[in-house]
Amino acid sequence: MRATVKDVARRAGVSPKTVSNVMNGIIPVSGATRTKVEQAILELDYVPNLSARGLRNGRSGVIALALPDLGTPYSAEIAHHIVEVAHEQGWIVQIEETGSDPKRERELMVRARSNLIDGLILNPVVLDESAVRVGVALPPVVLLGEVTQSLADRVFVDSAAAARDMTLALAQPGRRRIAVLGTTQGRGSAAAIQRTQGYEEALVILGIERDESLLIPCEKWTPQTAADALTAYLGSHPLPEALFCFTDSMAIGALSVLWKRGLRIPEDIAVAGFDDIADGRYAVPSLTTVSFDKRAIASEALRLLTERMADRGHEQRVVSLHYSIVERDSSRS
Amino acid sequence: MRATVKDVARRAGVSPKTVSNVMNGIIPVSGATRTKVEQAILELDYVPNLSARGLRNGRSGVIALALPDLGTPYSAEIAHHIVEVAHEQGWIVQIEETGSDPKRERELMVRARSNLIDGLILNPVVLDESAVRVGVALPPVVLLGEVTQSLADRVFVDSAAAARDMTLALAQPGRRRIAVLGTTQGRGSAAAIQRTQGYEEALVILGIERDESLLIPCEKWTPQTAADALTAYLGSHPLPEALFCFTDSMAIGALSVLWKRGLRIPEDIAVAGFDDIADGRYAVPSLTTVSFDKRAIASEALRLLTERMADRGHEQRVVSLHYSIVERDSSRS
DNA sequence: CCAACAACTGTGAGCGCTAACAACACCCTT
DNA sequence: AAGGGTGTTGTTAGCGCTCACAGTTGTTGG
Repeated sequence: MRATVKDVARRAGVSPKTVSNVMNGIIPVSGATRTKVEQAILELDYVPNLSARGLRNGRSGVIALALPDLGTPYSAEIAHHIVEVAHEQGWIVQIEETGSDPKRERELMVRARSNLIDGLILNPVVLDESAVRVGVALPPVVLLGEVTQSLADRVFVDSAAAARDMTLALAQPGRRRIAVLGTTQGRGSAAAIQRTQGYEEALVILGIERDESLLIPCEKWTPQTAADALTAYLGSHPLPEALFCFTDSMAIGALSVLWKRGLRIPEDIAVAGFDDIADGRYAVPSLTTVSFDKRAIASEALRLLTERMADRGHEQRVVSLHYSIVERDSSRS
Repeated sequence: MRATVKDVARRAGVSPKTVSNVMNGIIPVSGATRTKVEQAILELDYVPNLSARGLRNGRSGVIALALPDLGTPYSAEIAHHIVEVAHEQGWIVQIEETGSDPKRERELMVRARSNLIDGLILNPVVLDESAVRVGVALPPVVLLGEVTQSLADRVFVDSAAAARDMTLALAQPGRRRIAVLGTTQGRGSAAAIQRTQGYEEALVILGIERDESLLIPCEKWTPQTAADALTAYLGSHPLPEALFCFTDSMAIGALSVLWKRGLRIPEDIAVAGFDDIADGRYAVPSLTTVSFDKRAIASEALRLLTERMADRGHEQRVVSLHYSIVERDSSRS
């Protein structure tokens, strides 16, 4: 049987509360007593039962992170940073994939209310359907990424502005036929909408007329779907001068297609992505992208979350992070 | 204040135990009572407190997954599948990065003993230093990947055999100067040792004399380090006919270097990787690799873990998974 | 009609921990 | 010498849940 506070207390000749005081270190304990207790803890190999502590304190020290798909490089990098930052601050991270399924977001909300997690960092996909709703008593939640409604604290990058700047950068050497890959039909993700919008803003600035045929739809943002969409597109359209993919993952799929067709990049067509995932740097050719500090996303998200946990009442907070256009070989002329 | 079993019981006009029976569904409850209780649960928006349940039951329904670095594509894919499979079976997954730091593996062991997690899936890196030791009372643990000692249940792919087969495949069209990228000096990871060994086995089979200068060391298996190592190597060595990288990530770094030097792949040099990560398919050119079923790894690991949790006493179990050599453009002549 | 049984529901206790409070020793002030 | 800190430790209680067991009903067969 595992040792409990009682056992430790008995062995150290003190009360259970004193053992607890030693463990938690808030209420002062004299040196001698502390030593005795620590000795007893070592001898009995005592480990506190966190379920019991959680029950008593109403807090578990665990936060949940929900991402659409952990397997994608972007999500993986975000998860990496969140886990790291959380660990530094003593939080344990529970992970959940929502697979863009609102049901699973809802499950998480329930779990948050079941005292198993103290807070939730959520990267929603389609928010209309999202479990995060006005009016419902939310656990402390921080949203990651582009979201149209303002339902909870939030950390994001101004996608529209970034897409605009990227389009402008691609147009720099006189390119005018700039295609985008990743637009969605109907109600798409907020990211798709904003990036499309930024692209269109840039066209206005550049005095280029909007050409519907340069919007290449791609609902799911994976290399596979991007490759398929681009292949289909090239079968029936002339080659654009530049291709702005709404994520690096899609750009990697696109590069693979273009290369197989023997096209030279960036001479025949410039390519850019969005997210600055690690692999983009080693793409062939290295990928021009919208870059931002993912570790900052993690630490800001955690900051907002802990502040929210400390004070449920305050105003909603929104943090916008800087981005930069990183030009690499895929667009450098 | 949140509703408790008591509140639900009062409202439904039954005892707390009956509510518990309805929730857990093991002890039969009559239809009428069940309906009343479910009604009350809905009305009060009752959510059970999992900390309390965990305290009472001694189990939390949470397992932990520990990986060296979540940000790498391989780890991310493994994590993805484990989270998915665990979710299907009703497990919650806590995630931890060990960053190859044995201290963090040890922390996890402690947490397992603190009743916060029921079991642990661990992908260790250097096991000599690992927290998993003989003699120590382990929580239910399943090890992922190559490991020399047999300390716990384990799921792995026979790296040595796979490396041997890959080397043989690369040698097929008469290539003889086959380099490997990723060997380590001194005590390296078990994976590095086994893959090197498999390569050397193949050389013996092929009747090719071992050439020390074809072993390109690279301690950390990332695209960056691989690119650096290969760049340095090519500065002072002639170009090999083939390059077998010990991971796909390294291969992607290597491809980037080779491409920048204007080398044609596979004509000038064939390249292969290991792990079959998603991006390898979209590498330029698409990457020949050792492939295996990562979802099977996940489900086997979970199976071993749940079996171990059910019966702590049984013999150690080891599951070896199939692999296959997938030839893509980077080696196809 | 009653015993015997099944099917269901209630009672009491306690999992391990820590908050609030009480108690005590000890020192310093007045 | 009494009063009032100050610092440390003990006592009591209960967080919300479910187990073991006891109790209650309904159902069947003799």
